[in-house]
Amino acid sequence: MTIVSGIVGCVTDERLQDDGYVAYGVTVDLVILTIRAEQLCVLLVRRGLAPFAGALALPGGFVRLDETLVEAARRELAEETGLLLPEPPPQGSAWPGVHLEQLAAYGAIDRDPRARILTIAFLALAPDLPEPRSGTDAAAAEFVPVAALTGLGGLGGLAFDHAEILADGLERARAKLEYTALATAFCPAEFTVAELRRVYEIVWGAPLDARNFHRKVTGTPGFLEPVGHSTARDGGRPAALYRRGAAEILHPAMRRARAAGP
Amino acid sequence: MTIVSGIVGCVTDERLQDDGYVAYGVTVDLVILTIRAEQLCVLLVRRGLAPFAGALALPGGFVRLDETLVEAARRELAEETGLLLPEPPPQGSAWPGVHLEQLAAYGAIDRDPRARILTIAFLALAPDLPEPRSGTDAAAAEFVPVAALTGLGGLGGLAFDHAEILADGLERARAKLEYTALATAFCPAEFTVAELRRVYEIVWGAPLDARNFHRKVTGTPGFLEPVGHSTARDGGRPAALYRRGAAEILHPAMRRARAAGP
DNA sequence: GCCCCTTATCGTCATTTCGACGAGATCAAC
DNA sequence: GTTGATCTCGTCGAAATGACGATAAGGGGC
Repeated sequence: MTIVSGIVGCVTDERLQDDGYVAYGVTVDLVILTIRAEQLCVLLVRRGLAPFAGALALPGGFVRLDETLVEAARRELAEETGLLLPEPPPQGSAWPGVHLEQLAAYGAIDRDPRARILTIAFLALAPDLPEPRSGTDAAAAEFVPVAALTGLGGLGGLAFDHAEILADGLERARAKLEYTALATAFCPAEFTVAELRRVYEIVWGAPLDARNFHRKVTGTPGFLEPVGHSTARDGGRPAALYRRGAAEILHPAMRRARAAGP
Repeated sequence: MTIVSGIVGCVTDERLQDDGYVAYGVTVDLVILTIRAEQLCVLLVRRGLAPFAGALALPGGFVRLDETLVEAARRELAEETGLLLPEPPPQGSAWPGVHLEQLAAYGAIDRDPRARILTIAFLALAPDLPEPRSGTDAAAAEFVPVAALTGLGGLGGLAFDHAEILADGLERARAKLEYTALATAFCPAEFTVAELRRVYEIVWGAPLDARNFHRKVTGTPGFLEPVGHSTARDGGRPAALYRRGAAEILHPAMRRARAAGP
């Protein structure tokens, strides 16, 4: 049992000893979702260092002593995607265009073979981003279609417990589309109703009726704000452009298709 | 900058130095809610040690190296309430009668004046429990009506950032009553529809129509399973007894009164 | 210009759910 | 038996949903 010499932890209060204080490493890991080429994609890095060298993993890194968890997540997001987010708003979850929220903490004993390391996972939703630039500790970062991972029967092949984290992040995103206006985080500043509907269809993996969807989103006050007009991006009749409204939650909720309907 | 001598952390991999590894203290804190005497109550301890000696705080403690986060939360729950929970089921969130789930991680830099300490908060919902026994590090533990705390304008007076954690836990509990069958966690094994309705009314702080509530819960398949009959616990016509059903989520959701309805 | 194809938007209609409430059922207490 | 409480079943209109028809408004080929 040795303490690594480069440790930076600062513990000056001897009373901590009495409480059973032990030291942990703490990281943040990010589930960064976006939609590219009609597919839900997650940003993954190929690890250059052991453990799991060569395997795909969620981007992340250690939390510094002078930053909070959200700040660490924001820094990692910037490092991996080049996205420079403005100062965090009071509630820490509503940047224009990009959504960032805490997902959960993961603390299985052997989740990292090196030491007892805890990770706080964050979920980020973003519109189509420029090609990610290689981060410092990541050999390469790329957006991978989620379908290409789940096809192998349960997200196998990811480093650490990142398969579980990714599964939780996907479920959180899918669930939140139901009762929040979060789907707009996948869209650019101005978008059409059809583009928003494609977001739902891609994330949920099920088709939605265009007429009922249009009625729902335009009929919910505060969800969408009309702007001007759009060129026919898809060849048909031009569609009205909207900007995301002030509403954060949807009442009543949008409903995805039930598994076994009565 | 000194390292506390009693540290137990085990870090043997020198590669960690290159990644910016720093050591944190990690605790779990519990928001344990129950209903006593028609009031929503939270278990609080009065701290005997500095910092915040004498102040009220959520029960919690450091996570040991040989236990996961959920196990630490389960141990603290047992220490503070005397509740001995059976082995955790696969999903870790459905003990008979008691509900335990992770709430969030809190990592503000100065949340603990002694050192950089991270806490993972858990939310526990339980039926009326026996008087809590004094834990090891807690001078005294007692159930405090939530209304008595919020009356002072925002949960003031709790140690650390426990006011924020408690507020998040309350909001989580209130929200989850809407779309899950979680309210039964506040009830004993067998209960009447009216007792379940009282749970909703107490947690949400608003009255519900008894007829519509009855139609809703008995009409949702899998929510309740009938048993036999009950004595009139409340003086009126005897009510049928139910046991919690297999359904975990409610579709459509129960709805609490909106703030400003259209 | 004109037909055809594509997509957007509006409307219709039966079904389900919700909120508000009436009314009978069944106990204890007096 | 009457009163008073609570449980439980029903009714009715408003709102939301799901399925789908119908029209509006562009582009492309000829």
